Amino acid sequence: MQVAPDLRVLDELMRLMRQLATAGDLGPAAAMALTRLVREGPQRLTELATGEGISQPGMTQLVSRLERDGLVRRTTATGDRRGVVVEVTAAGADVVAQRRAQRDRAFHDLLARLDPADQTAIADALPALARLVAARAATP
Amino acid sequence: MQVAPDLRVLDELMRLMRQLATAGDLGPAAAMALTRLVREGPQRLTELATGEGISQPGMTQLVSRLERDGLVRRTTATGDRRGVVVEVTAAGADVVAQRRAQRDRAFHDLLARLDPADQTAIADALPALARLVAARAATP
DNA sequence: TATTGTTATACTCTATAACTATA
DNA sequence: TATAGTTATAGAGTATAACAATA
Repeated sequence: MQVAPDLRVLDELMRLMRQLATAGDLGPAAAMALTRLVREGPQRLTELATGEGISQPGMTQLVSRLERDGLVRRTTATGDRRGVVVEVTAAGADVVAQRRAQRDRAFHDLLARLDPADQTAIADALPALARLVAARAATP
Repeated sequence: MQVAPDLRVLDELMRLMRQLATAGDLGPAAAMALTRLVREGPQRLTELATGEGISQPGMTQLVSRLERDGLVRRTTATGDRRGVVVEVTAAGADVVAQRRAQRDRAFHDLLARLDPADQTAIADALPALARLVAARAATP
């Protein structure tokens, strides 16, 4: 069995990740939801709330703010007039692309300052972390 | 030069980390500040605000909420009666210890479900990530 | 009756501007 | 005058409870 790793570094990493992308002046919740809509395409409001792990009323308000800022659009679901489908606008997609470029560039610049061994260690860990996250999703 | 790693996994990792510790029913900002006070000891309100990367008024309010909940205590700085020193109470230290134990246990359980190679990759990346975060702090 | 979404209300978290007390 | 902190105000982000519309 391995020694328990010191996870405090992950707190600092989270703070760092939040600061690397600033385009569109989005808060973390807005950025995450918008990114999901770009990645997964238009979807029901409830589906989006579940995916982001927030309540349905919380998502109603988040979508309202995004809509007010012109980043998403609400449409009525075909076949069920209760349903709301949320989709990204061109402006929204643009903001996501800019933020992703900002973050990739900033992260790359930080990586470049490390030893090659550290760079490799981090690159190798990302797929493993993806499987860790997936393991969590598999057992809610 | 390395290929740009896919950083989207770090978004999911952040969401995961927030959910692993629930003791004391603290929000993220309260948990981070309290943890810093345990790790670094009593300190000036301004110092705490700078360390956490939030404004002085923001920290005044955060400390007020923590004080209301009995997790920290305000004292007057010796030698400068304008200054406020914030320190953790026994209850506050207890909550931090419980949260850390919760998170370590949950993370360990998730790790245990991965291949040994993935476990090693993650353990090896943590010190490298610590240096990445330090590189950021070195150039504000 | 059950599902989808919104509205109402409250709390955390954060910022900027204006203020108070001390140095 | 400059520094340390607080108060006032506003907005994002989140929750639960109550409601409306549709299925």
